[in-house]
Amino acid sequence: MNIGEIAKRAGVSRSTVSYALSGKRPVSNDTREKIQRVIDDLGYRPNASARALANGRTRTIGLVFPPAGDHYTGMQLDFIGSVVEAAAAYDYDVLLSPSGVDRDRSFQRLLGERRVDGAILMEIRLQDDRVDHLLAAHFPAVCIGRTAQPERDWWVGLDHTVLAAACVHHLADLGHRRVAFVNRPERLLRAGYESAHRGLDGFTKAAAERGLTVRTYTCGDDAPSGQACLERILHDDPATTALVTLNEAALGGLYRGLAHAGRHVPRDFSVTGVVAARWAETVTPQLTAADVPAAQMGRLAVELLVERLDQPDAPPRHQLLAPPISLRASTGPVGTVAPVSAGSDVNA
Amino acid sequence: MNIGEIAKRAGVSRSTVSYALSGKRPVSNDTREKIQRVIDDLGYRPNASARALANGRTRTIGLVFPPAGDHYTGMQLDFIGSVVEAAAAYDYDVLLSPSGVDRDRSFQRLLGERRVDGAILMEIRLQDDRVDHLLAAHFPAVCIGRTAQPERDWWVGLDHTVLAAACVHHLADLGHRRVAFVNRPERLLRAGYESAHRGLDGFTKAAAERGLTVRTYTCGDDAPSGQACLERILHDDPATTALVTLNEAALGGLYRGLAHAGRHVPRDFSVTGVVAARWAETVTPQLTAADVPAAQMGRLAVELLVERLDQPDAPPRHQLLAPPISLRASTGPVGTVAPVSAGSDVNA
DNA sequence: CGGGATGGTCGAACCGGTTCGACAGGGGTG
DNA sequence: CACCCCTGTCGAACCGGTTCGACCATCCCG
Repeated sequence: MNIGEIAKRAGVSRSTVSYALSGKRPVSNDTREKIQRVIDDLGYRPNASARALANGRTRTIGLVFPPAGDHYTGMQLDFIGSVVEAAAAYDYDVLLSPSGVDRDRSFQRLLGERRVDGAILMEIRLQDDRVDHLLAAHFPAVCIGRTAQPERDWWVGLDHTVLAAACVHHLADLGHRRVAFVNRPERLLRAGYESAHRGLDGFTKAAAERGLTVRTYTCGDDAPSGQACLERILHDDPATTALVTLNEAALGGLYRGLAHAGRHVPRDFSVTGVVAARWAETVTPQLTAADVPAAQMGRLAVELLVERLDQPDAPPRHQLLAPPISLRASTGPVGTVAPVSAGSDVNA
Repeated sequence: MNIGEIAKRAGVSRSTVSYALSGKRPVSNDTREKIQRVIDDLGYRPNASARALANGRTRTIGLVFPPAGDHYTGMQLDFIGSVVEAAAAYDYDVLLSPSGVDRDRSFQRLLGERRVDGAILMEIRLQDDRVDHLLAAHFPAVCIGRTAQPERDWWVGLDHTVLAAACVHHLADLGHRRVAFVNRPERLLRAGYESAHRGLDGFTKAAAERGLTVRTYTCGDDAPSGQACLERILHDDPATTALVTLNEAALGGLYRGLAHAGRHVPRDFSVTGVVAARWAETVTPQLTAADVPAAQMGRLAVELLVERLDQPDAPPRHQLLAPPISLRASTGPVGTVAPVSAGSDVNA
């Protein structure tokens, strides 16, 4: 069922069918209706590859996955979902590209083979060769996150510096003096992940400003690592009374570590950080945190990309978000007495 | 940089370049090397749309998203990640299609416009018109989950009946007599979600077999709903001592509800269910559960689909998995005394 | 009433690959 | 030596759309 078939049955030429469909040239009512009837009868839909070949637009955007690869956090899930939905609203499909496995190969697929009109990158690093590469190739891309040269690029990002600082101030206001910072995994920090770096930065500076005693940690993206990390924290400085985490996936483990150590949240120990709302609400007590507006960010990224695709030479645009801290139940004033060493409510 | 350009610079015809690349006809070593040099110099990559148009294969598979839409569970994330990676290994891209928003439209995009060679469907319902539709169209598809007529289709699925029954037996063996079942949301059950139905079935039958007193509930896919659900459970029958859940996203809320009610897990109350390992490990105490092998299922689905694409007329194949229960820390023998009405460790 | 817009349609070229048939030349076989 | 087969290459057709230029009617305006 190709356009030629439709043309034949409607008794017109192929170009007339095309114009009837696209509206790029006038077509009389009679013929348009005749064509439409045939199309409806046969359930005809124009072939996407042929169309893409002819006009150079695939109406597909590439969503480039984390270079991390081994697994995904809940935040990433929210990004993916919102990007897909926003793209659908603009009549774009989304092609997933795992930049983790074999970056060059999948980039070649996306760009070299022209599978997509533009790309959205996740998990940006401060020095990100993927971004440099796309920039050099003048390929339309939007980052979720900022590189170290944010002016060059199109992006939507979270102000992790401000967010981490806000967490520090919140804790300092509650009287906490010894605070730990739980970052993403060592490997990602080394690789230059922007959220990990800027978050650490914001934390460190704000803590210095408030004269806090701090220790910073990296922690694997899973619950067992979180638990282990918490044990290290209390081992290194048992007088720690609060922590700030950027590590969503470790959150459950951190809580477990606290429970095992007999520290009650928030009575003996306060926890806060930067986490998507959905995950902040799954732990008990619910996490007081700067909620990552993942859905909004995905939508914004698509909007920027579509805008860029529509006018290829527009100057870079960006959007920096800094959501406020949502007060829930995991932080409180520092206790006046030293924390008890073990609660009654601990598992064996 | 198209194939004609390469041909010109290498001093051969376009078809020779094509054959040098595909190997479908012999090409002399000399010319092959000459061509390869030009290709390397120019960084040429064949255009995917043109190729797809010419040979009818897009080398893309569609991943059809839940009809549920409003948000995604962790299990789905694992499916997506593993499907993308497995597909990459077979040199396929993955196109995401939100069947939730406007099912017909996105199906038309995938199938009618020939954007993909085949599809993987998630969140199958017992009567699933998407599956019927694909079957009628002879479109190569593989389901993650089973319809009510599993013989017709290609699928990889979890034996929720057996899994739910295993949970019941596990609890019964520990002496529990009054058990609640926490299912996916009402809406999904009504829509005929297979996991919800077969899970409920397995639970009910096994409970009858063991002579247990049970109540079954549906519960929204989020923590607050889980908490509310647990309150209902204890309100309806305060003597309940255990629950089985299929609802991963509600898990955190169920735990919170228990904590608020002063029921200690697993001393006063046992919790088990069917949940992906990663999420079973984030709660404290860690959940004893039948671990959903999401990564393996995604990989298997891709393998089946690739097989089906390679030989279009093969008879349906399927794979039914029933992972064993992983013993962690959330279940235990039923207490000999009635549970205390409130603990000392509850938040205000 | 002549001439220039305007509306409506067609044929042909093009996008960038793949593939088929044809053919030239060399080597082996009867 | 005639024949055939195989290797290596080319030109042309094709996949299914879009778009440009040309053409013929009308219609409006001066």
